[in-house]
Amino acid sequence: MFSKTCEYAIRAMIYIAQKSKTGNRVGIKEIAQGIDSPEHFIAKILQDLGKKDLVQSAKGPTGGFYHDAQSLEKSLADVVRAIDGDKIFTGCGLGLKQCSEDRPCPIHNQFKKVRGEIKLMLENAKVGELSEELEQRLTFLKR
Amino acid sequence: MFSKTCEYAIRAMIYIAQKSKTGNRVGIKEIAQGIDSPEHFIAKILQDLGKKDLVQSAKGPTGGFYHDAQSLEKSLADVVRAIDGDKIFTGCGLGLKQCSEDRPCPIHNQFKKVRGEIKLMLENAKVGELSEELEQRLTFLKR
DNA sequence: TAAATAAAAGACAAAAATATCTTTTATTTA
DNA sequence: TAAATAAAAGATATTTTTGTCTTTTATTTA
Ligand code: FES
Ligand code: FES
Repeated sequence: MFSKTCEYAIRAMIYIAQKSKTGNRVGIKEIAQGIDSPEHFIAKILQDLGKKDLVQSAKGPTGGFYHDAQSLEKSLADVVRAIDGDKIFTGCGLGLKQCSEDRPCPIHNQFKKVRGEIKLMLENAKVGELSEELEQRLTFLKR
Repeated sequence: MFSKTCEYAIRAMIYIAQKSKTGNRVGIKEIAQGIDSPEHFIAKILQDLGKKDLVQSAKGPTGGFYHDAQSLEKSLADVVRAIDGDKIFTGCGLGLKQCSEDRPCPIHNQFKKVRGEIKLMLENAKVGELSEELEQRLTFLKR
């Protein structure tokens, strides 16, 4: 569904959200450990998300990653779009160069429907909210 | 959503179905042309599908690929499972090693739902049926 | 101001996915 | 039976994704 990069990105975003609710910044090592991802890999991803202003960071001692109010309001759709682009939201399920009503592929109608539901699901899932269920240990970011 | 390999596989299956309804076998070149895929790549894929008995083939002049009655009854779910495995049907949306009710990821419930709909969509889509809409030029396999 | 800390940046490596090219095998037909 | 045809098989190449390692830059604190 999503690229590995995107999966790590989402998990990291929610992890950081949980930690930064209590005003804490969180280092790359702890994040990697907390979401079970390669350390340097998630570091790159967070750099990228940082440039796109989906996460905040500070260098030096006491530094680390955190979320401001705006970032906490971001949806998973925002994260997915930033990493994987919008192929999943608008692309053809059978890989035709363009999804189109005029020249639909054999599963266009059905696919369009689930594609829309995925979009809705991701748009309604806010990073900040998801981190609350995490805090309550109702959900988890690694197995 | 699906790998390129899987997209080509599905498109080829439907293309072959259409052609083999009229008793024709169809060569790899025509298939590649008809679904806009690399010739040698789709050849490999079809070899694979052949071994798994999702498509039939014959060598030599008048040879080519075709579908028997059983293959026409195959669903896209069968094709996807043969190529991409069942990750899409049972895997965790955020890439946790296992999807589980006991230790769900933050989008488990919502994801589970759409995952189920994808499964249903693919199980209800039979290769033979899809090829009929193709025949009527209501749907297309390339842009 | 020097040392320690932590992210940013850049270079490199491995693995997987995608794509191409060549040779072999089976089958048909002239 | 020889030539032609078409898939099967095998080898190789390219690109993308994923992962690792090293150096640099910014910041804090002693
Ligand atoms: S054309 Fe394939 S999903 Fe719309
Ligand atoms: S645990 Fe992630 S989808 Fe079920």
